[in-house]
Amino acid sequence: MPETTRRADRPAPRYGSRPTMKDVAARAGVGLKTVSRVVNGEPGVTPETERRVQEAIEALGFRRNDSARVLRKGRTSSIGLILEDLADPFYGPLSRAVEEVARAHGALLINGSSAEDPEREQELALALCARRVDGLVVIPAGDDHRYLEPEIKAGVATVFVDRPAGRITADVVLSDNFGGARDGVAHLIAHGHRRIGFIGDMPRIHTAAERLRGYRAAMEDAGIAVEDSWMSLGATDPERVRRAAEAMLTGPAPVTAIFSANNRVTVTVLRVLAEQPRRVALVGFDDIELADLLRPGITVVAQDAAALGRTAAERLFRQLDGSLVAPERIELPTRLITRGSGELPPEE
Amino acid sequence: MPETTRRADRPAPRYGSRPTMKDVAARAGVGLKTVSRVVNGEPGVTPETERRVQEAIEALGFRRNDSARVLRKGRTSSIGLILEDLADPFYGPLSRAVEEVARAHGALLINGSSAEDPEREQELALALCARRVDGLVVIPAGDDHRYLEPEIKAGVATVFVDRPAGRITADVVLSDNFGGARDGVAHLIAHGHRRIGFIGDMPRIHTAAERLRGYRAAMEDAGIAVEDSWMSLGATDPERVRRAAEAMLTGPAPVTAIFSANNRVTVTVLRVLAEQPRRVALVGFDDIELADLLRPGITVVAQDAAALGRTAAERLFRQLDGSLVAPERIELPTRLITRGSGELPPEE
DNA sequence: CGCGCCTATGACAACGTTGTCCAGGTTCTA
DNA sequence: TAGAACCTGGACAACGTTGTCATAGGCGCG
Repeated sequence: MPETTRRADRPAPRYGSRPTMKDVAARAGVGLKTVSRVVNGEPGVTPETERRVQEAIEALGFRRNDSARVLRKGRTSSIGLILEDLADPFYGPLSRAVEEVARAHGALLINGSSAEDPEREQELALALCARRVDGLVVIPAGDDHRYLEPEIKAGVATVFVDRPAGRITADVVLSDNFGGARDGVAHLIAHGHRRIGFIGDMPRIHTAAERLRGYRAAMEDAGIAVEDSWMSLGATDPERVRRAAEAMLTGPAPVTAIFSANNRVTVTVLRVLAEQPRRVALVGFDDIELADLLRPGITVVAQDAAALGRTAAERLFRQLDGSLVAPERIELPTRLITRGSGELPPEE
Repeated sequence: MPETTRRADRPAPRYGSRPTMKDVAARAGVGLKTVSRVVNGEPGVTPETERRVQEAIEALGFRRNDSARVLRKGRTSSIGLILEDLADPFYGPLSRAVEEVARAHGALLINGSSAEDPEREQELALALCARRVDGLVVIPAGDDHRYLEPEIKAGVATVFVDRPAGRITADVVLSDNFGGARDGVAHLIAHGHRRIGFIGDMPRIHTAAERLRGYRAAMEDAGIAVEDSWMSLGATDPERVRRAAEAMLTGPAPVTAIFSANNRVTVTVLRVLAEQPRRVALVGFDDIELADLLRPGITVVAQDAAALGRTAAERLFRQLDGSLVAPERIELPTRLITRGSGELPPEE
């Protein structure tokens, strides 16, 4: 067995190199395929042979090279998640939920933050496709996803979350943004408010547009004519939100209540309201940690980020099972949680 | 050119298959390597040839298979991050910071949550190594990382964050948990407190142990004998923390101040304190969103999660550059932010 | 006792890419 | 004008794994 001997007598692998199945096979004095069988738990290996192989694996510190495996098998057992910003408390739980589902299916999760930049979203998505992720969960930043068409055709499972896909048909899991916002605003109206402000994100973002639509619907249902100065749509950086809030709280007919259309906006609005002499009612979209400990507690329209992620991921894996056919649009309900700030009466 | 013709006349690839460089080459009527050159922007291709290749790529929807590339090149341009729970607001920014650094180096980030389970941490780490990530940023759950030795030897760059590695030497980036806790507790003492409670995580977690050590040091510096009933160490689920807090707030000599040793604990302690008739001072480790809006504002010892992540990731890539030799232990300072809750006087 | 079948094992090709090396053609120089 | 230097492009092997198929024993049965 000169081949085996030569191999076994080799100097230790240099720093940076790794043993392969071939090395293990040589050391154990068996064939390459037998090692593969042991590593993959395939049947047809004598316990004695298996022991020898295991020993060699142990001794060499062998670890299967999944790149080669992927190349051969075509499946990577990994999925990609593209979201806006992992540092946003809304996306942490969502990401975690996706990860849990992936884990249950033996897959790893690759995260990417688009920073709300459509180009970066596309770049990320295509990079993930080049890695041959089995599927993609996308919280879209852009509104044109035709660039994904070849990928989807090639078999990359795709689910959009939080916002719908643009210009392609695909599975989508959303919160009921319209209904939630409408209920939240209606709640303010029910407590006597008529001059209600709306501060939201850029209208090109689907959730922002839907929530605005909900606001308008609630106002219309109550027969209230909305004034332009009550609405502010744009970036949600603290400076802009602060200016917007201050503007609608002053002037000839200031608002008596504000509907803030996402968690980042709510936080800034809270800071502004804390400085105001009069009590202004507030309902926020998205729940916020500690919202119950503030005085008054913050009334919110809560969406279940984890459920969004879980639902999307499960759907993704059902696509991969092949047990799914037509793309669907799933809408998860929101929940109004009253804690005080939304029940304050109007105060001039 | 019969070969080219045969290829080009093929039926459209079936669903799930993908064009390869070979297909592109056939369609463009050039050699395989020429396509590779175009795809990688290598020199030595006529503009005219390049145009033809680009056209074929476009027409076929070709995307390079990175698995094959990785197999050939040995580098995956991806790094792994293992943390405890992505849904924890402390880890979101940390993960995001790591991602930004990775992105700057053209690498993708694969996240995994260990759920504070050492086995799961190991399982994840080894799975990532099997994928041949170039490096690993680990927030350890376990205290024995010898399982990583072969990987590190094989060239996987490794940096530990937030908690040190166990039983191996490796780069570590930490917050000054000891100093931060000591300062926080000293702050309470400076405001007249002597019976100060400490509620922290399981002492097997390094940060928890260090913060406890800081508490003890501050108390000893002030000549205060600590009573066992003032300290609670264990899981940080709300139920346990609540019981612990309630216990130290009642009895013959209740504490007049509490030092809560992480963000999760702080949140629960706040809820308990809100129900108490008397004012109890509080300093928390970790900053908390909205801490400034509560009345009183919450005084905290803040650590910079993003800086931790950034520092660790930068160090990782310097390992990969080869510009690093000896493992180092880096400690980042914490910052005491006074907002009111830590400045309350003792109240019997 | 011989035949066929079953089991354990190994040889070999293939996955899609990149690095090496060589061939053929063009341009410049002596 | 011949030869050298250069430039473009392609053939081929290799990366480490898995699927296919072949082979060599061992065993039961007629």
